[in-house]
Amino acid sequence: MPKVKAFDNITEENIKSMLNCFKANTLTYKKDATILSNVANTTNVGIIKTGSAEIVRYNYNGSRTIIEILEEGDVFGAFSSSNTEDLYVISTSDTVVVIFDYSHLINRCKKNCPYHNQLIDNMMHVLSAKLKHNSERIEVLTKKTIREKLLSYFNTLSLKQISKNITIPFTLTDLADYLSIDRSAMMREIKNLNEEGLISSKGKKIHLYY
Amino acid sequence: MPKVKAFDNITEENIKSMLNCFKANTLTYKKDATILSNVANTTNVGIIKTGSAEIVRYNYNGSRTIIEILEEGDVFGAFSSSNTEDLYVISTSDTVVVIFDYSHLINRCKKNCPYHNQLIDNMMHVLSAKLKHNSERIEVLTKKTIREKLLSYFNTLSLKQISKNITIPFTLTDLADYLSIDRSAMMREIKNLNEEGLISSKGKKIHLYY
DNA sequence: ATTTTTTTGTTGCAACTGCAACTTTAGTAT
DNA sequence: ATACTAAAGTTGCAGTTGCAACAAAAAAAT
Repeated sequence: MPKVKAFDNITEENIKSMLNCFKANTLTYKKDATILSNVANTTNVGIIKTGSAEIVRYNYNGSRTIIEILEEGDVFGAFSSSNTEDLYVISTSDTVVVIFDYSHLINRCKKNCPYHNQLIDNMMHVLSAKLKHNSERIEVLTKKTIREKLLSYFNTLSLKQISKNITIPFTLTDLADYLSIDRSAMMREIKNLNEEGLISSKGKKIHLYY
Repeated sequence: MPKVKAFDNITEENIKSMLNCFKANTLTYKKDATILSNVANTTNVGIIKTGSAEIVRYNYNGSRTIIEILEEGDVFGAFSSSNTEDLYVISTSDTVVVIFDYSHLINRCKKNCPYHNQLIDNMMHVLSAKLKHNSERIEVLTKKTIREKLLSYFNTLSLKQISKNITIPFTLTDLADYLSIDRSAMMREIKNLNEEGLISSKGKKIHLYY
């Protein structure tokens, strides 16, 4: 399945007309800005037009957990976040997002815009891709040990990057927050994996021998 | 958002005609049967018509992890599972499922059946609900300690059951598999929570004091 | 009603992990 | 080029967790 984005196969003109119909706002954020807070209670849907962001939880002890990573074309907000916890959407680069109320998406408008069908088809693809991604995430998170989490994550990356030589797509500090493990304990385990010859790594560059 | 199921607002007759068009099979399984294996590589989409099931991973050491719980109207397979690991869909009660290839869903058929639109709308809702559920799951799994996982899970249940008196919807053994923690360690922590007065529980019945 | 199987509840112990507190290296900014 | 800041890399230690091996209770099967 090729990666489908929310606005694929819809002309710029139709996108404009649709966003107008949706009363959507296009907003620009600098790196490290808060795009959305209190995600749990929002009825807003956001789409990343350009840039990237992450959904994070700030833990009471000052640490943070990366709940999800958002890239171009990804959807966030009412449509896909749980209602239980207070999460934030933070830009990780300069980012342009489109935000509108989710009701516009699920209630086909009276004018019955033809491109609305296309949007919903796209949205189904986007949500489906997101689900796959979340499933992968759950698979990794359900691994019991740090070692298993790392090997499982590396393996997923290896499949995506189609190589035994992989590059972690963010800092190792972020990786620990993403796998929800202590950074120093993670570094220790990476060291062990190197010493035992399962991988050979330097920083974010890792070669898998398994 | 009310819970929408795949076939909502489509007449029995149209469902039949659509399933015919999709070359779908309706299959019946007894409790504990394998509905689908090698989920990672399937192009099949399944919908639970009646009954329930779970997506599980059997770990090399003989233990298992519950990746996802499926109920009536839920969708599984190509549309929502990761491609990285070998998972199984196992019925947890007598279950009827409809299975067809995912291509039928994403390519609107030539006849342009009116109910196909409705199905896709429904599907978007189902996927969205699934995403929310997965997000909740990720939130719980990213908690670092058993205590936090339990309290977070209980809290989610409390919101769903709209009460401080909650009932775990499956066995405690399954709960441990679902939270991906050791059962005996979980029991120990439940005991601690009781002794410290945060909860008062007997088996699956739990009262929350927090 | 009795047997069999599953689930719940416990505990000791070894291994793993988180935390704290650093040093070193790499990357940015002035 | 230099100063500053963020990330990577280390280590000791205490607390948490997984594992193994049970006993007791509950549920299911005959």
